Amino acid sequence: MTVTLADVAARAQVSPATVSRVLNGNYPVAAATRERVLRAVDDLDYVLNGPASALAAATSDLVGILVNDIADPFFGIMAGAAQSQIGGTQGPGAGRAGGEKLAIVCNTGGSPERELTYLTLLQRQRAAAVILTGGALEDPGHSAAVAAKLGKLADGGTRVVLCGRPPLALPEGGDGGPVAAALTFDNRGGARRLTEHLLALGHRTIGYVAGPVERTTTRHRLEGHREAMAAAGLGGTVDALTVHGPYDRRSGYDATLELLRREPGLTAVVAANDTVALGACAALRERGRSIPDDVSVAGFDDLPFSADAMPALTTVRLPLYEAGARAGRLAMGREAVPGGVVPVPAELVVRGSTGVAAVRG
Amino acid sequence: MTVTLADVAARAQVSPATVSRVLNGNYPVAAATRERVLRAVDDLDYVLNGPASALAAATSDLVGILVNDIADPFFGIMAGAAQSQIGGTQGPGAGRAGGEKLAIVCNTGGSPERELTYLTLLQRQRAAAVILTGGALEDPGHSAAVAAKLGKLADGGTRVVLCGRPPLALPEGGDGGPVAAALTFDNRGGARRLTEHLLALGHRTIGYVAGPVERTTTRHRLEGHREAMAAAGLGGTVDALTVHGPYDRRSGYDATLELLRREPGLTAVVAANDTVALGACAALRERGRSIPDDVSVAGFDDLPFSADAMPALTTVRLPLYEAGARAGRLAMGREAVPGGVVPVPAELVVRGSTGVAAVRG
DNA sequence: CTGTTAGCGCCTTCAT
DNA sequence: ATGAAGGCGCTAACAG
Repeated sequence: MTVTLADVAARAQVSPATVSRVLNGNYPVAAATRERVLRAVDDLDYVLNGPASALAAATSDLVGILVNDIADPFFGIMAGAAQSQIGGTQGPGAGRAGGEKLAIVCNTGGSPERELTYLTLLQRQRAAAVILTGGALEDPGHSAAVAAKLGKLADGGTRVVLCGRPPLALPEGGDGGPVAAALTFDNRGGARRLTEHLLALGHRTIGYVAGPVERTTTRHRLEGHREAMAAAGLGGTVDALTVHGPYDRRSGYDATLELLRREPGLTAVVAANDTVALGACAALRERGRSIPDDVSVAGFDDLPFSADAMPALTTVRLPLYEAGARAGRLAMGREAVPGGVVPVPAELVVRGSTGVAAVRG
Repeated sequence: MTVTLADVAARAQVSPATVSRVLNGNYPVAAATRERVLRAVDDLDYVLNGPASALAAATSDLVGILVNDIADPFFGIMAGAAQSQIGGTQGPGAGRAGGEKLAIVCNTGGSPERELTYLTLLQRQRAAAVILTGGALEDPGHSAAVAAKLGKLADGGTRVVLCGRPPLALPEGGDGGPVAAALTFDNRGGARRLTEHLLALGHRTIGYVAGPVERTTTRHRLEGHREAMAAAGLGGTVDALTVHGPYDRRSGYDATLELLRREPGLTAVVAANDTVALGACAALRERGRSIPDDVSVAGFDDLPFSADAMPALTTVRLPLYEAGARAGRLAMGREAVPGGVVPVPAELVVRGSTGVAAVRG
């Protein structure tokens, strides 16, 4: 029924082992023989049986990429970049080449259970590598579970790469632990510079729309903001002007309305990310505040649409594509990092949505 | 070294066959025995070997989702919705449940070669199902290659579902062919209604920023536009005011500048999708045209950010989430479609970016 | 450079 | 309801 390696071998008049060797390309085979085998493969329309191959070789060509929200370009950009370094790139003849890997992205939706489930599924598939993107939940129990899982994955030969997620807090204070490499975004520094920018423009009453609680990204960005405010002697006002919510437009809208209620004299709103910032803009406009004349607004990430908002969003640029691509290379073992940790810079991008603080009436 | 089924069997004092049966749950096992086995699984921290299982059973639990651009929310939303119906949803205990599938999204980047490569990789993995999302390339050679590949996948037991891609043109005029189900978006009808809306507002000189050539989505949307224009006796002007480009912001920007050059008296621009429309807005503003007073702009898809643009975008809403979820269910075989084809409606959404045509000076 | 020989870990009839 | 045994298709030592 389905054609196997043996069929190809028979047609090419060689042994199955030889066919395997030309297909995997990691062993010398005479050019003429290879030629014959390849022709037989084409004639028979043979397709390698992945599971059988994975079983025998005890490794598979799957690379998992975990994302919190696949509908969010923040993750889409990183995942796409990583995938570009991993699979489907070989051009003609691909599909049987040796280095060919299958990058698969798994959407956890931010749910800790699903994150663990996917990790198990990937472990079950004996994945060659796993890339975890974006912030992590800061629940001790879950962190421990993830760390344990990653440890097992690593033991099984799976390379683990973190992209935009802080290195694991290892209880036993060892080396990098199971993680081959971690790309850490400078969320704290970026957030600090962003708020400093606002302070320099004269803002003193600054609202902060934070991300979901107990997430590393949320905490780091908030800490950066707090640092800047504290340095300006405004540390005491932060808590009262901070509202938490998910990383979506709706959250920015709702939270901004709430901030306006708490402090009508607000002259600036800093959002957890660009999407949230857009929601904030909508709320402000609805309340008759013009941007940036009455209220300045800033986001984070510098997603593609941010430059197109009206006015264009002041934000902090994270090189998501570059980071994702690097993570992909790291996962493929095509690059190594001595220390294990790669800092990814965050750059302040000033655009039209922020301006000098309005004079308080 | 790594714990296997046999280890679990030994610890539970049963035969490997029994362990396999409780794990797969598709065979009666005494409650007490099952209990014992499950405990052994936990004690030993056993994880099923996916490849071995797939090899023996000749099926795998992988479901592939092909997308053209993972960084585009259009695809992210569909993929996320499909994935929500497929895997990682079982909650606690998941990871060994029977119905558990691993949804993996593969990013083709719109490249035909990569599309084929991924299809081969999926075939190699003996995927349980494959979902192809978004428009297809209209190259005869490639279409035939894809159709052939899908036929082989179907022969191998893989369920094939199309979401937002027209049903395959089958040369042999058979039934649905290898495709289990096809969700087809009403791109043509939606585009027609959109242009009719503009015509009703008095617009006569309408520029069209189309998507990449030779793509079904591009063609259908353009045809809908052309239909409406023709019905208004304006069919002759379409070609001269149509510019093609990729589905990104930059394309909308460049194409709009080009349209303005060709016809400075333009009163409306219809874009291939919302992202492109944003680029068109940027170009218009840069040229001093206000929206919608001088020029109306419309998009397509109704992505989340469209409601937040300034002014909010008039567009055509496609129920992407619902369609993706349905595709996921279809792929899981949890739902069947008699005819094989499911039409997905497209709804005109009028917002602030379109208004009555400016009086020509 | 190529063939031979064993498994890889699991599922699945067949018995019992 | 459970056990025994064969084989899924491929790879990886070893020989030669």
